[in-house]
Amino acid sequence: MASIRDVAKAAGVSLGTVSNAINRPEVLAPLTLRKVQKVIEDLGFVPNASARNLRAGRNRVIGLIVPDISNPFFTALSMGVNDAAFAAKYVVILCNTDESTDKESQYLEVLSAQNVEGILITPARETIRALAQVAEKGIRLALVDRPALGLQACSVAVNDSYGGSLALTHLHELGHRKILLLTGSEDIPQVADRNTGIRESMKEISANQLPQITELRLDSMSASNAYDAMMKKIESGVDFTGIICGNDLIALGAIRALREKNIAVPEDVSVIGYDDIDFAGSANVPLTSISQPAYELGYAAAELIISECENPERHVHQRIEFQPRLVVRSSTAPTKSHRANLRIS
Amino acid sequence: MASIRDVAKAAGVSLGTVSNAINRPEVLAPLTLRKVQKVIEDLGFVPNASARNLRAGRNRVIGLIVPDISNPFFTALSMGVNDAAFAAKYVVILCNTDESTDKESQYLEVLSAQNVEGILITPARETIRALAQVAEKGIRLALVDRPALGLQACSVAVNDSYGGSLALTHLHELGHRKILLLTGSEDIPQVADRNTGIRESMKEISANQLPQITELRLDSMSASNAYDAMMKKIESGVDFTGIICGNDLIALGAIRALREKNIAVPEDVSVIGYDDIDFAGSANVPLTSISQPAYELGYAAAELIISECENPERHVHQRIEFQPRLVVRSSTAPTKSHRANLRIS
DNA sequence: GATTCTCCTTGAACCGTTTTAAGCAGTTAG
DNA sequence: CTAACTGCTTAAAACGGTTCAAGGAGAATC
Repeated sequence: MASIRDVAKAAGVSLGTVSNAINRPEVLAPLTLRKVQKVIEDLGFVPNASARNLRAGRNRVIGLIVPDISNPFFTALSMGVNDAAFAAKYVVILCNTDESTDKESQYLEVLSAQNVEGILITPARETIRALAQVAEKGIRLALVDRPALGLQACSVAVNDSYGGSLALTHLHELGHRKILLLTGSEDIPQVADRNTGIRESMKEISANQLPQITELRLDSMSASNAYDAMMKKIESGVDFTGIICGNDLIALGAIRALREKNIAVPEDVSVIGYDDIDFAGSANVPLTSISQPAYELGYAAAELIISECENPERHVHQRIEFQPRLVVRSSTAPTKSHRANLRIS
Repeated sequence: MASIRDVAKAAGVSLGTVSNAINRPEVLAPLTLRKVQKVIEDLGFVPNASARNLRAGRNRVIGLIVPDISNPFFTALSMGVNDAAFAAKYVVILCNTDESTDKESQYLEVLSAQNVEGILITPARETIRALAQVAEKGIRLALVDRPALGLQACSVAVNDSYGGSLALTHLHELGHRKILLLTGSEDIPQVADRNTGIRESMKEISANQLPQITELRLDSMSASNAYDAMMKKIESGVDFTGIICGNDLIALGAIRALREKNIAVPEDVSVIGYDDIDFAGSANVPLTSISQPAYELGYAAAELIISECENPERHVHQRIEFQPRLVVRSSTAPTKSHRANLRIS
């Protein structure tokens, strides 16, 4: 592979001139510039990124650490990150932790050894300590899909508590008073926050209308897991008219179980998902869901960290919060008694 | 950030000794080794990857270029790549081209500027030329989900032609004689190969049983697009009893359209998908599909390129071909006349 | 004609590692 | 007692760029 020295020799100029031709073409005499560029072209010269980074302390690489890339939400998020990075001529190293904090800290180490300029992370748990350590080493951090509470860093998040509240309020307004909460472990911050939102909005409801909530925790938030759990639940009795699901995959799994047991959705039971993944609208029963701007989340986060890299001294940490949005489709409907009430009034 | 010099000074040894402590601990006196390791620990020293790479010519980074990471097939594939890389202490830069050959060649350039040790790519089209250019620059290449025809490189692929043949044979054996092919552009090599496989297996069928095939090309292989196309198709008449879809998302979209028009799946029309994505089994009508080992594909490809990086001189290019597998679920069934025939015989 | 200014170009230092030949102190062999 | 060897450690030379102070050649000013 050709080095900058080869180019200099072939063009009959000095090292520095070639470097200038690449990085600050405006300081060169047009003639020299063209001469050097031609040689670069002819030799197919590509500057060595390591050497460049070593000297300049920059390498246009950022890291992205997510708990589960196969979850469409994170896939969309990562596309946002990728696109923003691409636009700024950055490149992203994708790290998937399978929700393991072990892998998370290993990746954190690998990324810091790689000297990435910044790290975007959706922590699997509230592991502020490990993050603080990384931040101390001088690596720029930004949190995605989590607020940077107690951390000196940028963050881009969705108001999860509000999302939970949206879901509950929707079902409540449709007359549902017995609600099943089909969700993941409370260890997952997003899950915990949504539950908080649900509890909060319960306080706004007058006592005689207060819904009764049953919780069912899944250890993995997948469709098949939700299907199994739901089948069991139904067999032990259907004491609910509405289900709030931790994500859309859970909702789809639950709906399949319901249909198999001849429980109609939404006539007998309403189901609301979370995330509004691409496929939600094309499902057999188009899914009512809480939409999160996953792509925008990723895009904004990447822009934030890149701007910090480009302009460290002028940068001030920001917290961006997106609002989730209720998307009503066909999987939720008023309860029978509610419809009757409406007819009377 | 601490450098190797700081460590050397603090430990009272020379630069080289610290380097040896990191890379060849066995050459040091145990006492010295422990002393240096302690200082490294205390200072939280992490070797600078750029400097290391500059000197050693290696950086433990590989690139992965895929046409559409939001397609669950490629998500699974990329997880395989990531896991294999992680196991070998490599790191992967993920590039998503949105099926654009433009973006593809831009990413190729970026990756070569980043000096990655190898590139894993699923070319969007048959762009052997651009790839050959990259290979000439001395960057190791491997093709994923495509055979490396005419290219000096490793490849890991699935026998797409056989996959197409599996789908057709399955429907044919169930008695289907009028088949709709609902697929993407023939520009996509995988699509073209599967169609070839379908044509090939037609030759094996005796003339009086020869199915009649109608093709319907979608410009985007998404569920919603398939739904729209299918609605239109149904309105202009249902002259088929079986549908072979380009992927599972298309199949799900098609099934939704069919159900909406009160055409029962699989009683009236059988539908077969492709890819066997995670969700295929949990769909409302569990999908018959052609399963491709996406994760394994990625894992094998990463292992291949990493072994080439670790041992360039001893490496010989390989072509690995996985075989697709028919997974029969509930979306396909014998035609009515076929069932009648079976009853007679 | 000397001085200052501009505009380009150059040479050298430096970034943080790895690697290699050379050095040094003890040991063993002759 | 010298020579060869062993086992560690060290100093210095890369690796391929960026950057910056300094230099040189013309043009403009006095």
